[in-house]
Amino acid sequence: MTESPAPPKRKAVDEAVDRIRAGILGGEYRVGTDLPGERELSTTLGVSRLTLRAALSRLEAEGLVKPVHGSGTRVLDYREHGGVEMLGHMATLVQLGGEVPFALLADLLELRRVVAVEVMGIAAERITEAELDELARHLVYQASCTGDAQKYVAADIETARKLAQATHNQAILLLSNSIMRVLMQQRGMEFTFLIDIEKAISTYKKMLGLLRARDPLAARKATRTLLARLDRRLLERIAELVGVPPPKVDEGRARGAATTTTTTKATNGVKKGSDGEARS
Amino acid sequence: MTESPAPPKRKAVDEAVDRIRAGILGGEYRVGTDLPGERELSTTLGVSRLTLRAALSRLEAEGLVKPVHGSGTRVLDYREHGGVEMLGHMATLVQLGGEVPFALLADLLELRRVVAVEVMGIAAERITEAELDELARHLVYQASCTGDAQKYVAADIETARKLAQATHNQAILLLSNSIMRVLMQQRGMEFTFLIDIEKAISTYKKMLGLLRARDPLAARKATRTLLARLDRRLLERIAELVGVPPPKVDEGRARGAATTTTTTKATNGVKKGSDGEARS
DNA sequence: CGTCGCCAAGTGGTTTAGCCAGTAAGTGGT
DNA sequence: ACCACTTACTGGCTAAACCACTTGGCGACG
Repeated sequence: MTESPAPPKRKAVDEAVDRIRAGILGGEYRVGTDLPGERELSTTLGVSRLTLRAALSRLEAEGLVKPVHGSGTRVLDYREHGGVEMLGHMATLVQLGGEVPFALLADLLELRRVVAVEVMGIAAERITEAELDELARHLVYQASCTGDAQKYVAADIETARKLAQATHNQAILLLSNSIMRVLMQQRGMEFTFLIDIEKAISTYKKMLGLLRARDPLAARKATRTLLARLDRRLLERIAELVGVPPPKVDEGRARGAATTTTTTKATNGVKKGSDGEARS
Repeated sequence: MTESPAPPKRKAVDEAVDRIRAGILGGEYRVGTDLPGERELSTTLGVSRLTLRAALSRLEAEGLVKPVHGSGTRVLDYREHGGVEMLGHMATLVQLGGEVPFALLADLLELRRVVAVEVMGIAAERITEAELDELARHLVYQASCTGDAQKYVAADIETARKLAQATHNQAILLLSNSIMRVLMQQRGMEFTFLIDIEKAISTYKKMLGLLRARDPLAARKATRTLLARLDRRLLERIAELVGVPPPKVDEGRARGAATTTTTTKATNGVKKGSDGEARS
C-alpha cells in the first residue's frame, strides 16, 4: 500500500518511451541498426502507431534515435548524442534490474561536487548582500525541517537552487536544475538527504561563512573537501544499507565505454554490442 | 547557394515545438497559465491536432509544460524545470531577434570553462597511458585540419570528447555532450573555433603536458587561466565582428531572474511577466 | 437555506483508417 | 554491364471519432 505513490496511472506514450529507451540502453536495439518499423513496433508495444510516433519524437529529441524518411529509424549512440538527463534513465534501468547503480551514483555525485565547488567559487565573487541574507534565512528554515523528510528535501533543493542563482550565471543555474532532477529521480534518494542531516547543515553553514568572506579560492578548496567527505560517507552508508561491498569506486572504472549501464547478470547489453557496430 | 544547408525541409512537429517554445520563452504564454486548448492551438499553428500533441509531448519532456488531463496544459517556469539544453533555445531566440546573445554566450563559456577545468583535474588523475597517446595523436591530426573549417570543428569536438572520456566519469561525459550540443547549435559558432586556432592548439598542447605530469592541482590552475584568456579574447573578437560594445560581461548581470532571454526591443516577455504570476 | 449529487460541456488521451512523400531494391530495358 | 523505371517498403501527416477525466453549474434533497 505504502509503496505505490504514482505507478497506477502512467500515460501510454511515457510507457512506450521508457520501453524503447530501455531497449536501446539495454542493447536490445543495437546502435547503428534500425528500429523495427513503426507499424510493427506499435503492435509489439501494444499502442497505436500515433502514440508510438509521439514516443519516437521524444526519443529523437533526446538524441537516442534518428528517423530517416523513406528508410527507417536509426539507433544512435547515446554516449555520443545523449545529454545529462540520460543519466537518470540509465540509473533507473540498473535499479529496475534489482541493483543499486553504484558506479553511476558515484559519478553523479562527483559531478555534483564539481559543479558545487565552482558554484561556490563564483558565488563568492558575485553574491549580493540581499542574497546572502536570504540564504541565511532559508538555512534556518531548512534546519527546522529535520522532522519532515518531505519538507527537508524540498528545502534542500531550494538551498541548492539559491546557491546556483547566486552565481548570476543562467547556464549554471539550468545545469543545476538538470543535476538535481536526475538525483531526485533516483529511488531512495529521499534518505540520501536524511542520512547526515547534522553534518549537512553544519556544512551548509560553513559554506555560508565562506561566501560571506568573499574568498573564491578558499571557498572552492573548503567546499571540495567538505563535499568529498560528505559524499564518501553517503556512498558507504548506502553500501551498508544494501548490504553490498563496494564503497571503493575509484578502482572499478575500466576503459570508460564498457562501464556503462550494467554490471548486472546477463541480457543487459551495452557492454557487448557497442563500439564494433557503432563505427564500422 | 552556400548558405542553405538544411533549412528547406523541417518537420512540422519541430516547427510546432519551436513556435510554442518561443511563445513560452518569449512570454506570450505566461508561466502559471494554461496554453490554449489543443484543438484551438493546432489550428492556430496550422498543424493537425496529432502533430501538435507530439510537439506538446516533447515540450513536456523538456519541462516547459505540464498537461493536466481534464483541465488544460499548464505552462511551467523554465528557470525551475528547464535543463541545460534550454540554453540553446534561449540563445537561438535572441539571435532570431537579430541580436547576439552576449550574456548567454558568456555564461555558457564560463560553464564550459568550469567543466573543462575539472575535467582536466580529474583526467590528470585517471587518464590511462593509452588515452594519453591517443590524445596526442589526435591533436596532431587536429592541427593538420586548420585549412578545412568543417573538419577542424569536428576534430575539436572530438578532442573535447576524448578529454571528457579520460575522466572515466559517465556523468561528466554526458554533460560534456550537452554543453557541446548547445554550443554547436549557435550560429556563427563555426568561426568561434576558427578565431584563434594557433592559440587554441598551443593551449591544447600545454594541457596535454599537464595531463602527462599527472598533477591535478597544476592542471586545474593552468587550465583555468588559459581558458579564461581564450574565452575573453573570443568574446572581444565577436564584439568586434558584430560591431557592438559590451565585452564587459561581469558587470551587466543584474539580480538574475530578469536578465533572461531579452535585452531586445519590446514584446519580448520574460522580463515582465515572471515572478508575480508564477508563485501566487 | 444550505448542501450534496448528478449531469453536461470542455479538456487532454488514444485509436482507427488512410493518404502523402520519400527511399531502396528489384526488374526490365538498352 | 549499365541505366531508368517500377514497386514495395519506410516515415510524415491528417481526418474523424471515441474514451477518460475535470470542472462547474443546476437541481433535488435534507
